[in-house]
Amino acid sequence: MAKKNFYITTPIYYPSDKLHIGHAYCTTVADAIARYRRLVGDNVLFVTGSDEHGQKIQRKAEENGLSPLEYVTGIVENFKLLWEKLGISYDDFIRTSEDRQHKTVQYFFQKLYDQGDIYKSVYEGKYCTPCEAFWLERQLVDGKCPDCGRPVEDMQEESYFFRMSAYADRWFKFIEENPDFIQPASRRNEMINFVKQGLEDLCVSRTTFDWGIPVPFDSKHIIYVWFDAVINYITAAGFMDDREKYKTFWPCDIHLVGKEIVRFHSIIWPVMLMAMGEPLPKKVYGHGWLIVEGDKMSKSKGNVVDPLLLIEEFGADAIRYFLLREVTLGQDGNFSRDALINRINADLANDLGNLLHRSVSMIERFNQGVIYKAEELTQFEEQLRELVKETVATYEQHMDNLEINEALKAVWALISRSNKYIDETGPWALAKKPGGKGRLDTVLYHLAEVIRVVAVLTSPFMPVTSKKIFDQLGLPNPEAFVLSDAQRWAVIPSGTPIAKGEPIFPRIEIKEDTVEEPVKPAAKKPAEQSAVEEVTIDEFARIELRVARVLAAEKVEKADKLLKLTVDIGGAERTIISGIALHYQPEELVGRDVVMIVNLKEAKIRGIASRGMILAASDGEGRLQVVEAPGMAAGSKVK
RNA sequence: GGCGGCGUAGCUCAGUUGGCUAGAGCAUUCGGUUCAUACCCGAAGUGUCCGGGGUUCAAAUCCCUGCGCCGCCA
Repeated sequence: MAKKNFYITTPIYYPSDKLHIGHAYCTTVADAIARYRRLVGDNVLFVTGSDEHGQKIQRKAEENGLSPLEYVTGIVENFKLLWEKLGISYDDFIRTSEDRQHKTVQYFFQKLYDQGDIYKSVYEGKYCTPCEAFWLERQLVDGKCPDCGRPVEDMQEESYFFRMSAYADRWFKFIEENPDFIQPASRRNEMINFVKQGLEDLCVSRTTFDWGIPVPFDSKHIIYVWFDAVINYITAAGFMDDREKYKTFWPCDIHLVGKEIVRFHSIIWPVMLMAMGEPLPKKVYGHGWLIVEGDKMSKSKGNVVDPLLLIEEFGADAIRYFLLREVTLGQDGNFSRDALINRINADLANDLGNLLHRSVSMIERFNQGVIYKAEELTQFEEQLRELVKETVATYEQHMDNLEINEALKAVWALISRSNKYIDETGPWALAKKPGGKGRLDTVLYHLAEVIRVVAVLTSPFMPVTSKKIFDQLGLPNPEAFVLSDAQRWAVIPSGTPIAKGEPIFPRIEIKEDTVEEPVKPAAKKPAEQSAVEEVTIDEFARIELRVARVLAAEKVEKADKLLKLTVDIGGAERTIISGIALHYQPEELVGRDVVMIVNLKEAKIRGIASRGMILAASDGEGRLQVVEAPGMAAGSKVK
């Protein structure tokens, strides 16, 4: 049978900042799907990348004294590092700054211009000079810039426009003929609703910055973000430079995207392709967001979770498992440290890890470390084998429907059944029983086989773990895991020596309250801020926060981290000790208006009475910044 | 404001076209087991299915309404 070709993409991420757990989630899902398709035997192209152009990047690069490309390259290296640590098996990493992308975008632009789908006109809007940003009337807040709140002025800019309006009917027709194009269905309905209000032409060029792809025939115009970004998907498929590859992989099977960009992928991008006469992707899947401790993740809330730290602490496979098992694709999912540890302990350590460990232990102890094939069957073996068959079938069905967490559920039901099987058959009793050898071998063989099947099935989700399992079972690691191995039974040759190892997932012991560090109140890593108890507004009100002006600051002798501050809290002076000396020189604090807890119980630090504590934000990676309220009168209440 | 969705056990959620005694996992309690990572197996639960009306022999499920939360509206 000819191999099926399968092309899946993640969004290309914007390298203005570090990637957070949400990006890791999306890419992990894509990776799991890509690995599953390879497991099934498909010929897979899995592409991720970076969306490097735009004004924001240009400005950040300038701030750092770098060229945009230099600036962005450093960040992209970090992207790749994260993907490596997370075990992402991408086939291609496309950067929009690459030549192949420039060529493709300009080709698109030129062709659409030549056929009249792109035209030059005037973009009218409100312009915020400090932000260098255009806004539409309806985006303004009280008539002012929604970003900075400053006044805006009328502005006109010559721009190129893409004639989207001409394609609404064709888009509807396409959606009707391809009801599964946008998933989940709720997103589809939103998009239909959106287009029903009519499609406007889209502004696709800007003249306010130059870090980007120029309009081929009008170089003072830069092709604007979405237009130049989405084209990456077709560039990476070889549209310009490898027609053979293009024919193989385009149209794309799945664009996996966050729900916030479904519109660009399910309306603008298909319409662009229609205009170009190219085939449309088969599916746009909008996944949900990760909610952190009940809150949307955002920089301003300071609850951004760094996936690299998590990987270091728990291992990539555990993180991958959590994301894939806990979250239903298409819905928002909850991320919390407690839930993560709970999953690791319950599912990975207790169920799977312990199943493997107790099985190889018994093979070692009762059978001198050798797996023997035997067939003294009872109803228990029959039931177990029956469930194996069912599990592989349900697994396939769920994976084909992108119900990854359901597929995992099915595998874990099998793991559970296997633990029960041990109880039912009692190998330790068989080992003592005269004449029990045949039964014992049978049971241990069935255990080894089930675990082998489990390792194959979980390989798209936990590739490193699958290999570890094979190692411990004494099986050679295959070049690539294949699903047909899970569909076959009795693969392990009789006489296979196992190689028992350490438990593959150690239990995570939850530490009781970490020791208080009065000097470094804000030094907890964001990832450790889980399990925070809720407080009422009244409880919060007991903490009196005030603006304090720093009058004097000096280092505390024989202490690297401590500063002694004298502050004015509105008519009264206080002396406090603060553990911020590594981050601030004493003199740069003087005159600042900081936020302070004034009713903190007095503490003696290095012999000095400290009455109060100033607030500081820290990210667990060594950065720290005191919380300020510049210009507020000393003593102002903060709440 | 317009359109759409959601509200089920302490927690996270499943409940297909109305037909159960309303379920699963985790957490909790109790019992068993000793191969195993205080693990595994078994048992026990607990529910105004958001509130109030209505349709029906029958409503978590359909209709109306109130409350709360969420999404989309370039």
